[in-house]
Amino acid sequence: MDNIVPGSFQLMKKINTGLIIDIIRLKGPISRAEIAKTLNLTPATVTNITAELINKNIIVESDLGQSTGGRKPILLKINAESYYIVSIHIGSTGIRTAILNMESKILDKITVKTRPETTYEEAIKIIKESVERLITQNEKVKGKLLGIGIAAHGIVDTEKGKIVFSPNYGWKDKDIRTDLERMFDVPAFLDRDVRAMALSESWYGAGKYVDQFISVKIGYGVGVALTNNKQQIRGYTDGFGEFGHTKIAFDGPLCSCGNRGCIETFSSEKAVERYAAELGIDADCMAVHELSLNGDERAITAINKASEYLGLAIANLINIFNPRLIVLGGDLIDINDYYFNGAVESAKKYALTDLYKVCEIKRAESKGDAIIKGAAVLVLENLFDNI
Amino acid sequence: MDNIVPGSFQLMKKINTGLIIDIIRLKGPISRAEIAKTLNLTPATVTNITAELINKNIIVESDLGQSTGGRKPILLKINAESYYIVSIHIGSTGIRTAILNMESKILDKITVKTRPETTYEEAIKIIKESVERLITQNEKVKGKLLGIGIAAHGIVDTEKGKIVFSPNYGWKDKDIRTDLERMFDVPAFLDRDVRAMALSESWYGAGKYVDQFISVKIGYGVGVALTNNKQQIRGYTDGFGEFGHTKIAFDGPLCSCGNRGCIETFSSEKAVERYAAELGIDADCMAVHELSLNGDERAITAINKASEYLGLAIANLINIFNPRLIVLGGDLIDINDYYFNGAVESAKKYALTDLYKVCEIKRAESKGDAIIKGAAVLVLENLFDNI
DNA sequence: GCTATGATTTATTAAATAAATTAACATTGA
DNA sequence: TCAATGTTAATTTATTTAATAAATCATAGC
Repeated sequence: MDNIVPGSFQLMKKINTGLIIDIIRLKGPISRAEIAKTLNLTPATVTNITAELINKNIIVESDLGQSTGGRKPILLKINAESYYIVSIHIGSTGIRTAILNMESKILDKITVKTRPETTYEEAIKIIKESVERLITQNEKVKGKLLGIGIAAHGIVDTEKGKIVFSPNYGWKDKDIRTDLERMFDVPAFLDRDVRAMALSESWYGAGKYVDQFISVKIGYGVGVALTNNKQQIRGYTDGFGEFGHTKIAFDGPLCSCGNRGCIETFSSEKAVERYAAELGIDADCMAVHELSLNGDERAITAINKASEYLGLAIANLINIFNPRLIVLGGDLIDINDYYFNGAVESAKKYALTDLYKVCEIKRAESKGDAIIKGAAVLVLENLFDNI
Repeated sequence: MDNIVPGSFQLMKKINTGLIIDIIRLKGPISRAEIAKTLNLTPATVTNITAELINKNIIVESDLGQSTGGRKPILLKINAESYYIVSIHIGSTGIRTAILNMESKILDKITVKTRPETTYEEAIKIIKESVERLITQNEKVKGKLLGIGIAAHGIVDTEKGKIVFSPNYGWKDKDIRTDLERMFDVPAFLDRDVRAMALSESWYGAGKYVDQFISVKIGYGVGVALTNNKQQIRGYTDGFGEFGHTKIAFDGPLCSCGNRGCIETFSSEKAVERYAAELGIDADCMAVHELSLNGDERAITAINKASEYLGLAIANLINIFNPRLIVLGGDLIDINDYYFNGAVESAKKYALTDLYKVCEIKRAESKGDAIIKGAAVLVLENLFDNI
């Protein structure tokens, strides 16, 4: 309840500027007249605000639109190449680094595999080399770097920009924001992977025109995000979404959290590997996926089993949140139909009918790139919020 | 994404008016100068807005405060007796009707028992007679009725003001808002019981100074509400919070929803009755409660068992939402310590430690009156939103 | 009397709306 | 074919709203 922002002229302008940027992002190229109509603003106000945005290089005038019996509309769009963003995804099996433009289009990217033993210092070195190579390979980026967006799995402290705990590598309390800001001399922003995914869907994917939706990221863990009016719901200590540790059984395999019955142990990629192992397949998740594609019955059974539980977990989300949309993301979900379809079917079975039938369940639109694009949005969000 | 409200002078004023009313509600009696300081508004703005509110009879000048070396501050407070509100709670075992003032203080109330066979028409008759008696008994209310707030269990359509489905009575699609508006010729507002409870806590209880909190109402069913910046999160079709039908087991007793494993079947008052029956006690929940107070071991065991599962369910909420506060309400929670304490203990056991330790779990402050007070807030909210 | 605090008044300012104006077209009819 | 007319888009100018800033009035303590 601190930081009270009362109504003021600045707030008024900020609201309208935000709305105008949003509509240009979502529906651009678009004319000033149409902006005015859809936002219930006067043409004069739109002219004034767009003039400032053009001045600040955020948007540009592009082509002329079709006339419908009068002057041709001048279409406005985001100035995609005014600045560039470096985006980093620290996943459990690799670090992906990319350069994106202002529309979060990926210009170039590098993926480096990691091992569970990879230290934080090694990871920083990987990032440094990747970014330097990307900048060298893309001349036009030089001197036009707007900022760095970082998405990491595990627990992060968004405000302080620290990785609190990274389960796959065992890193604790790493001040990655400061490290990268010093390295590249631009502002950096950190959030957890599932929230980056949610942001990407909210800005560019299925969540574009939806007030409220749920994102679920299934990897070795299972995390969720709730996006409400383009805002992430964060909880009290930034810990919203530890869905993988909610219980769907009174016993079960021991979870990393020390308890039993966690969703994570029944339905994650880790669970797929366990089920496969029980059936005699000693392989990682991607290998099980390959086998399932080749018709290996044991692999299919393992994946189906995990997807059944995942569906039950999704049903729980539907019953709690009554969402209009659930977006699923993660390596296996992205590419394996047994897993995705199985989960959807199972969700139908366990959710309340009235709530299930109004809820769309989709894959993340940009699939493997969703998180990297979302990390870029972390930077854009900050820019657009502070105009 | 319709109904876009751009920044405008009206919005600016509405924001500030809302902030000022809120602060007078929360911290009143309070002087204009202090309002200005806490809200970062200029004294002149506060003078202007408070003048209008005084003019509209929403607030009044009360006593003079202590001087700290200058002119004595004129304290402002809500005009508690300017209007009155009728509040109705349709619970599973009775209908409670009350008259409240503008501070949601209950002036008078009537409770009428119901049976599962009670028809909607009978219920409306009960309400009619109760309200008429309340008005007769409280002369000053005459002609000063602001509106009617209705809280009902089951599924409601807030926008249309309809009871969609009332599981305990079997009512379907009853247009209670229209019925009551015609009967008393004032506006009526409907919401589900747990949201009324959440509103009450948000305005007058533990949620007063908290940005975000969870409310859980345990009766024959289990519902939750998420309050975010004084706003209820409603989901897509107003169905947020069907927590009682989330699964915590792969089997279990058949639930009213047609599935097995629902929280409701393990931890609600209905579950307490079932566990008691299994131990040879054939009694309703309140009777089991009485027995437990008299030291009946079987009753205590039954309650403890339900509370253990309830705690697991609460742990799931903690893991998902990372709340700062969870408010528990419902007949048995209100009065039975085995149930409440057992649930808190069990939540500690099953929740992630980092998230549990920042979360307070409390009983609803106004206990049995929480819902009736919250129903009044439905009316107040509408008034304060439309000044 | 002086100084500090609370509340109000008056003047100013920011940023919206309203209305008029300019720009650039399409349509129509002689 | 092209001038007249009507439309739509964008901008300019005047006005309005509701904020802030600064001065003033009202009380108080010392």
